[in-house]
Amino acid sequence: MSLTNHVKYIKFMCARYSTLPLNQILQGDCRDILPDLPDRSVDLIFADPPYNLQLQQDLYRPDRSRVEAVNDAWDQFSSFSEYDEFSQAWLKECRRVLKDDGALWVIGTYHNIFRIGTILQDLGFWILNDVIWIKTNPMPNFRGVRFTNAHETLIWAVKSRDANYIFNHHAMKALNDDLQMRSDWYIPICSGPERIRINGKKIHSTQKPEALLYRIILATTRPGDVILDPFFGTGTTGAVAQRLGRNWIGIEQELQYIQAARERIARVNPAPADALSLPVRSRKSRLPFGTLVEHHLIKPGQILYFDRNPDIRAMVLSNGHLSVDGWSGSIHMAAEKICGRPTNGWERWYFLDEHGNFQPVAVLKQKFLSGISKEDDLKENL
Amino acid sequence: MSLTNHVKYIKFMCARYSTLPLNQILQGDCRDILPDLPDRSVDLIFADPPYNLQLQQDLYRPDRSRVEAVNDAWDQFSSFSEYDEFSQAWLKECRRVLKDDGALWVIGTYHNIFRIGTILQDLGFWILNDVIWIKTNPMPNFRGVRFTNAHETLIWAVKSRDANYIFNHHAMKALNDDLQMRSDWYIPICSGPERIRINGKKIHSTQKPEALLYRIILATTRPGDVILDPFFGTGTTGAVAQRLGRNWIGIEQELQYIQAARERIARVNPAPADALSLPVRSRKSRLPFGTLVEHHLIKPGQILYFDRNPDIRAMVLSNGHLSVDGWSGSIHMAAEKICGRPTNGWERWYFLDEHGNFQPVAVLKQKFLSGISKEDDLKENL
DNA sequence: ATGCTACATGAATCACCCC
DNA sequence: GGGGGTGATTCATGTAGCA
Repeated sequence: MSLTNHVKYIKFMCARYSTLPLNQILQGDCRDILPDLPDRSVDLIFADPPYNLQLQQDLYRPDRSRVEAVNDAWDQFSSFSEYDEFSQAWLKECRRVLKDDGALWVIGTYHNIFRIGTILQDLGFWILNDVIWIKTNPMPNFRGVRFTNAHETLIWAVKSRDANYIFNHHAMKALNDDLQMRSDWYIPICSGPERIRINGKKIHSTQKPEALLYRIILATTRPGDVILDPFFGTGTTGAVAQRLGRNWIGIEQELQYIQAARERIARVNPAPADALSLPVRSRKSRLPFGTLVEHHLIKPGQILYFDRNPDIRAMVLSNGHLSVDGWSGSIHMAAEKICGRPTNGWERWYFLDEHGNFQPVAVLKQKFLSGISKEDDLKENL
Repeated sequence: MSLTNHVKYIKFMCARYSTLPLNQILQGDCRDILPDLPDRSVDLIFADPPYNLQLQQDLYRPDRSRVEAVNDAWDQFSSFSEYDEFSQAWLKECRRVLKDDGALWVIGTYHNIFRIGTILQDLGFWILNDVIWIKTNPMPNFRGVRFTNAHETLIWAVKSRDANYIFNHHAMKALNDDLQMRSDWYIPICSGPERIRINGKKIHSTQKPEALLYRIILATTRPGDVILDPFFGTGTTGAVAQRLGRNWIGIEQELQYIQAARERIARVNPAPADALSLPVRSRKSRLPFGTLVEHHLIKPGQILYFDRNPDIRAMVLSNGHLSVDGWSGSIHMAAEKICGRPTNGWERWYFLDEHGNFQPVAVLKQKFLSGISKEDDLKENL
């Protein structure tokens, strides 16, 4: 299919059927291509826009070799206001294309990230974190006139303050040896076999490491989600999305990058599904306290003690409420009434077991839930 | 001298003789006080302005204790544009007061730093570095809904691109074990005896650590220079300046902070300071197992064998946990589950290499750590 | 003195479903 | 759309108390 026909096909599919050109690279300036994508259609956007580096002259190392600079045509802007206009244009379209609960990541350096952050806030985006990619092996400052610029900044934002965004907290915690993941990420720059080269010469001046995208995608998407990258380059986003069982859409101007990206992604094998479906803590395992009463795990009239304190008592009513000094309500409300703020009643109310030991009522919930799963097992085995 | 007379004296000295009120705290809003200082008169400005945090509700730790919020009157702004106006006002005056070869540091978080950076650039400042203060002991994200906000951002800027600014490269290199100082700084938050308290209660909600100012002042001033802090607070800038033999000028509104700062600075001996006496931590070298998964050294879905036993298997999940018979957890927990006591998972779990031989996963860790320190990476890549 | 445990706390934009 | 009910969630460090 010719390029022109390809573009026509994409536009046709999107406009007519509101379907998305999944797992494809669309050629062109993202300011021209984004308008063809439907409203509220993608789950995540990762953007690595031009940094507006404003390098003035060649830079030489102490051994007098020349540093290959980022002076591609796509990184030339004549002024801040021109850069701002450009940024507003693509960010506005990203906002339209993003689902209301979707999220946006943008990466940059001090040359451009302050302008990006300000524009994001002015467009109504709500910043969740700024994350620092700390390079374990940055290029030193050869002339010794500044601090080694050893990091880049990522902004993670959603469309509004009340967006119900995805954050796979437990996956992040697991990835970090069971400690909460922080806003400082230690990742080497892209080099070695991962760096795409032709005849030993790197074809993209700012190729991002796959490890960076791995963490972003694992943290803020689910398998099957659609990830859009409006500055696709050599397709790091697509390669990692493919590996993690996510769908992707890339937008890129340069044919050379597109070809390299297509070859690269074609070589990626997705991970097996059972390695991707992570044990997500279910939010829907809610069990009303009254169910325990119905199933005789706790009896109407039984006495519960707050925080193992034998003097703070409540009586279980037949409807599953607790009665405290004439007042009655749920285990949570009763606990809140005593400690003065919202709290989890399952962990605050204790009963005396057959040995005379205090046990939180949560153990009864556990007992009940495991009993149910045994029943299910029984049914399945029949 | 009464307060009014004191202000009159300052204005008189500045206006008439162009002398500076050195080593003094001027009381008032810096937007009112700065205009009294002469043009091009100070060498360095350090500013820790309000962050515009916009906290909405109380926050509780999992142990149900309440987090003391930053809800001081000085951090209340009704909108971004009001915050921008405020920032433009004081930054514009700072630009006027700063010598042409002087420098400016501003600290902030994602709530405000993008706006500050944009305004700086729009006023003509030239950014030299953004520096990341990485907190070794930040407050966690108690609800597990974002990444731990473990850093703050500093911007180091000069008045124009051709300013002949101070950077004590060799002092910085010496301070960093003879390695070039990078843009990521590892410094604990201000606590313990350094934190100023009255009756055990901190008097300023956002007191900065002296180690941070120590590095800034050592890097970008000379002895005898004049350092201005328009948001002086409890005087960290003054205390460190005094210790390092620099002159300082503080501007602060709150009388309580001023009094604490005066007492604090009076206790400082301007002795030759010992850099190593400051609690500056080096970067951690801990490597989570998940990092190897992120870097594709081990793949989701891959099978590991316990103690080379082909019958005791685990599958690597995409989050870096191991899955064993439906259970999942870290390599260490998985190993403990099997052998019954705490153990080092790195040495107990084996994979099959390309020759079909068992190799402990520790060899991958070694491979990763040696790979990122390769010299050619340093030289070849931006 | 030393070691151990318990407790306090820090610039934090900190939930979500269902009626 | 608002309000009430249910329940998920933390790390490093300094200090106090006690054996």
